[in-house]
Amino acid sequence: MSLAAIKNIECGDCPIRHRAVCSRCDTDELQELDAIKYYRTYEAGQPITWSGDRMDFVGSVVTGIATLTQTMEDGRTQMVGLLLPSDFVGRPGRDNAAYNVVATSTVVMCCFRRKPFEELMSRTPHIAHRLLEMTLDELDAAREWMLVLGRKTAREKIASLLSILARRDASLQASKADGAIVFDLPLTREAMADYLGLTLETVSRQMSALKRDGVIQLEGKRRVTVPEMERLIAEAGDDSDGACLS
Amino acid sequence: MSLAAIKNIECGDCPIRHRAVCSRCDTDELQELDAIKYYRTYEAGQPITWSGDRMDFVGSVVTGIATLTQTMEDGRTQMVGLLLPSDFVGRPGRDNAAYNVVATSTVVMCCFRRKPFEELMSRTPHIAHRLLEMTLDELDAAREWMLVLGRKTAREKIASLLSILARRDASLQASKADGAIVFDLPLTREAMADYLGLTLETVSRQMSALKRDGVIQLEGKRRVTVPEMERLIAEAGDDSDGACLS
DNA sequence: TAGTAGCTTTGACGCAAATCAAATTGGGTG
DNA sequence: CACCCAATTTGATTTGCGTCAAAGCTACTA
Repeated sequence: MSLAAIKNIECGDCPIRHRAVCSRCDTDELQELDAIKYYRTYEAGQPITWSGDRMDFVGSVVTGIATLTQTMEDGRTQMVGLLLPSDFVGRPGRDNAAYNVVATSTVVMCCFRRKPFEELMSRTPHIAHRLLEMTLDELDAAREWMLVLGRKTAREKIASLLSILARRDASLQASKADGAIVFDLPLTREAMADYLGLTLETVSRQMSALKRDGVIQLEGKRRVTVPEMERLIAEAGDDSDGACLS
Repeated sequence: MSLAAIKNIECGDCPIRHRAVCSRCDTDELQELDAIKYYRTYEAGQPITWSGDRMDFVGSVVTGIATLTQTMEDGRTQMVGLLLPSDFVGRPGRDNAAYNVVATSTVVMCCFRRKPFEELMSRTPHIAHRLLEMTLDELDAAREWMLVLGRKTAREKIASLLSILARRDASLQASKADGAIVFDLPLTREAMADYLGLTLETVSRQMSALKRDGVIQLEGKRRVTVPEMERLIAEAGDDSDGACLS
């Protein structure tokens, strides 16, 4: 897939438009953005940024999935974000990456050189506004997730994650026959465990339990069918209506 | 304490200046802010906002401490933020509160009516910029906390919380003789438990254990002395250098 | 001064999830 | 096709934290 194709299929002239950062930019501003942007592809498993390293770009995911993780010295790791197409990476004004960002599938990033981006942002109020909205959404998602990490049981944690992934796929692909939702897990059991603050064995056991109880069906390891979304949401502990993660 | 006193002592002409949201505002803009702001006092235990309720202001804490919590239907609650003086409350563009915000001590808030504030913000780029920075800081704090909730042991959780509180007090009050830091816990054992994803009994037990092991000293229930900050940080699991919470 | 109520501590016990260990599956490769 | 390796599942055992229960502090009130 050529970058031109990506541009046309995924992004229009400005990939960041995924979440409309520059949907209100005028032609001049778009040209400025184009002048400082470039595409980069990362293979599955490859790091995009490493915590502490210098980071001279910001950008957004065009295709693929990446994870945001924090680690302790002894190796314990906690995922703190799941980056899907259109999600923003990097922090304007910050020189060094604060997290490990790793591609879990082949990822195409649309990057902007950081300094010129910051400068453009300071001249272009609606970019800052949009970035503020996106950041507030991420903050809500992070806080929602704190409830999952701090107070839910293993089964509820799994159901919460599946519920979020199912909801996302349902809205994206509308791949539902009657009321059932089918989607592919974008994460290994270990990555799920890192997200949920569990061990991979516990994740596996709870997946088996949900399958045994008919809440989900599994074809192979990755393809999940949710016959009744309501049932899954109930298993998740039914906190409000489940904010999206990001 | 009169509001005039608060203005002079705590805020200058614009209380939000605590975190310099409008430090770059010109005189006209400050006057506009003054025109839409008001002070309000909440007693300990009193709710400031309730999740789902309409919220027609944003604002910042001037004095006192408030907590941000999420709850499940069965009553399980998770604290997702601790609001200290200068912290911002509310989300521009959102009609209904997403969290329960409760005063844990007497709290004075400086509020701005939401609609005019949003309108002012859209005309005043540096307010949006500052708000973006503050939100990014909160997001970092939330993600740091996800590691605590997901991967740390009870003892490490307590040490992490104490370490953050001690660090904050150390920078605020410089109340250290030689290397020791002394501060008052602003939270009950139950509130600590809600923050850490533990029960209050476990919090109590771990506090006792840290005391027994000489990591901390306690006078009464609330006053804590940390003889060696390094030791406490080591107990916390020593992830990087401990980001601030907010 | 005694009484009460909220917060805190401590103890005994049980359970959910971690740990340790092995077996099974399945996709990719020579 | 047979092999290999990584991912996953399943089982046995341990353990950290939750649950239930009771008692101790401290501050406030009558």
